[in-house]
Amino acid sequence: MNILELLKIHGKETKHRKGEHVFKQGELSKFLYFIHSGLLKAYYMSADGKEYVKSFITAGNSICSLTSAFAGKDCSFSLVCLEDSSLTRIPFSVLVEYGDKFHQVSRQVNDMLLEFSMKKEKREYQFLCLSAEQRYRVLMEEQPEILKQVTQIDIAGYLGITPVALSRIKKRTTVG
Amino acid sequence: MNILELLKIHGKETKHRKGEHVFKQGELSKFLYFIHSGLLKAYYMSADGKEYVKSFITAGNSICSLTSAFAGKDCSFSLVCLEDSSLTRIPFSVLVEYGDKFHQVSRQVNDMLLEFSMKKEKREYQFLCLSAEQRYRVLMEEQPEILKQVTQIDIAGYLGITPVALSRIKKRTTVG
DNA sequence: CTATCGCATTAACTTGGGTTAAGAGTTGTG
DNA sequence: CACAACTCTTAACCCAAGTTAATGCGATAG
Repeated sequence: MNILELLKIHGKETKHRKGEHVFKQGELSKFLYFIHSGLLKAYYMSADGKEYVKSFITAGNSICSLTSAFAGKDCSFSLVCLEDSSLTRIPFSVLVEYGDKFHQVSRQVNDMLLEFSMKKEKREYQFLCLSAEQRYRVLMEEQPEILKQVTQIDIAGYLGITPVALSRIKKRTTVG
Repeated sequence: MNILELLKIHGKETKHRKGEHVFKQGELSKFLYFIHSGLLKAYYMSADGKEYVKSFITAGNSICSLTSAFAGKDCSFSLVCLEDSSLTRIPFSVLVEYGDKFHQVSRQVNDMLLEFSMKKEKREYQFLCLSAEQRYRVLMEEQPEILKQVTQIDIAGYLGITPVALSRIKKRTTVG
């Protein structure tokens, strides 16, 4: 038994149009989502209505709200489709349950968590050690496709700055 | 078999004086460290000699360099003792090996990774959505002991600002 | 075709943080 | 004790980014 087989048995495929939410901040969502196609945005919304982009999720990747799926609390962020998208979701509890019975499932969950942890650590590093301009350069090098698919509003939200500041950075970096 | 027992068999206890490094950026360190007593600092050093504090590690917690222990690369950060400290280290490979044989070990590793992931996600949130001043307030509320034990230089390094900026924030928040 | 809406750019002004440097405690050590 | 090393604060100045607002440019709807 492995995760691929679990997905066939317990997974449910869903399709979403551009603009649709998969889940919203404040709700519960005890699923792990695998993205087959499309593009999604995970984002926080502050009390005063400002949006902060946690991550973009592309085909081949997965996402879940750990605080909801694992810790049982409300989702701290929302997940919305920036393009028409196709996903398969599986209850987190199924992974836990089968993880107890089958080594390989447990091992695969472990690997996913390790990958996830390293990704988060990398982003932490970028916020801690790099300037907004440096973060933009890294994004340009590592995920140039994202820059083409997404508005500057969302890119700015991902970098932790305003669209105005991003426009200035672009001007600086292309001219300079 | 569980991690506590594994620590008794394969763990090695070490004591370190204030100022000593447990491992340094650029080295390999394929261990997971459990802190019994003391206080440690994980930090990045940039090419131009600037220090950025990744985290403070207190008694009862654990730390490892995922990129070194799991991915086999060099450590991207250093680990140094801010106080005399006592740790137990265990090779990451032992956890992997026994994780394959014993469910409970695998489950415990899973739980540790989940805790770690949620911690990182929280820090990501703070950098993305909060100002330096707000991050300082959160630190004051959630880990007031740290503020007493650590220099402002390190606090500032943890918040992603300079000691001068931290001093200004303190003035603003105590007067205002 | 035109009106509207959302996106990107630019300007003007404000603000928070970086940089440098000086001065006032503290701590530690010979 | 005296000196050195370090920490913290404060001031002065600079720059990056936030804010607000105006403009131009598609795309889409009517």
